[in-house]
Amino acid sequence: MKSVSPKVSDEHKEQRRLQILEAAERVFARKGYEPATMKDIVEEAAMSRGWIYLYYQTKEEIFVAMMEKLDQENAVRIRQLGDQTGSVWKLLELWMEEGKRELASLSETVIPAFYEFFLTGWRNERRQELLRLRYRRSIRELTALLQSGVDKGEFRPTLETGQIARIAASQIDGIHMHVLAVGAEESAAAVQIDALLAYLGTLLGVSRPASSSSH
Amino acid sequence: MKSVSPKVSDEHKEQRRLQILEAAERVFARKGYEPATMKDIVEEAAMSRGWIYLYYQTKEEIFVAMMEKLDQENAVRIRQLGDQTGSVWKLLELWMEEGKRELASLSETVIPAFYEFFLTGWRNERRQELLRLRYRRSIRELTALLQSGVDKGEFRPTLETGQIARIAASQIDGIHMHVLAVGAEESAAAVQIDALLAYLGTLLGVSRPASSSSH
DNA sequence: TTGCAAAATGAACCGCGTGTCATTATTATA
DNA sequence: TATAATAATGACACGCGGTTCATTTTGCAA
Repeated sequence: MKSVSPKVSDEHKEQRRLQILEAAERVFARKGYEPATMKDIVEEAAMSRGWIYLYYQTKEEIFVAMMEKLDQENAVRIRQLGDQTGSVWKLLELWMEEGKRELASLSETVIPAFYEFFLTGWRNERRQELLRLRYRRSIRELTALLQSGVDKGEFRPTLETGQIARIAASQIDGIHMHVLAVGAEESAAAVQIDALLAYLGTLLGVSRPASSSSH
Repeated sequence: MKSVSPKVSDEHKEQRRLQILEAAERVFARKGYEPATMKDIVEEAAMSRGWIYLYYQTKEEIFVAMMEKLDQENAVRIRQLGDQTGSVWKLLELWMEEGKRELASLSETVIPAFYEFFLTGWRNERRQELLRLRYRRSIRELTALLQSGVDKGEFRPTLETGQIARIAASQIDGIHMHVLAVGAEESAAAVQIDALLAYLGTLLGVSRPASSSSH
């Protein structure tokens, strides 16, 4: 007794999930994590109240799924950026430039919701585990990138590459926080990123003078 | 027709407020901002449900009052620290050392609640104003401190002191965030603070070699 | 001791978000 | 066209935190 009627069940199911995650991204970007409700997401996705529970049980589940999706997309983008240049230092310059460009619209992305999600949830067992995983992955990837520069002879670091990665990561998160707090202008975020790049140049001991980032 | 009965109204009123704020500090340190409820605070303060509204209307009001109280206490402590030494650089060293010592217990203080309060509330008009005021004040004070070192001839900065203050502030907030995320060990927070001190030494162009912070 | 106003209480109400479930709509097959 | 399984709906009940307010308790003065 196979189904007597259903025409869609396989690809459509995935389609639905995508629909939910895309709606969720818009909602979380607009309202942040805590203030967003299942109702908001349901309405944004043009679904009905109960239907969404067939796919995701809680807001948290949706958020985590959305994060994974965005992480994958991000990984692709980073790899493309890496393909544009053979020099690790040049890649860092490009990355920082991109970071500066994104500052202005930071508050309209899901990034604030990310910070909110973890900062309000670090007492929660599940989230702490997730947070630790994400931290380790990002530090591992950044360390690997820096180390590849060392191996290629581009850098002569004065500090372990893992430490340098940690410093860069915390500085960037701090700058982001201050941008959210008072805006990119008042926090002088662009200047801070330029300073960070110069600082990284020192810590890494870049062999050749950094190409000026004028463009 | 003066009161026919009240024996306490003036100092006791202030006493009550203190009682509430101290209870609130314990609650916010234990649970963070959002998860804490008026009920928690009322119970911690050994008051009854409705009574607290005679003093504070909302949780937010209590939190802000508590912040102001802690800020005042903090200002006193910083001034004391400044009195211990005539050198601005030495003061920075002491401050960083103190910061390192506080890392271990960071998650048991109200500091996480501070971050939470602002990170979840930066879309709110009132909080944004408060946040901007606090940001400006802290940057102003730190800039003034650094500038006093310049004026005394201790420093020959390569960057505006205001910029250096902003960099230090965002780096410290970033380190704090990562400590809350994965702990002081995994984020190598102590090493990061040492590196920040050295970085500040470079940016400020300290005239004499920094005294090693061994003690 | 009595009266009265202020202090203090906590039951009850309100608004809101969540999650369920009885009901309705859709669609492919017989 | 009939029918049955599945897709989809949205009204409703529940829990929770915030807030109010009628009531009780307290303590001083008359």
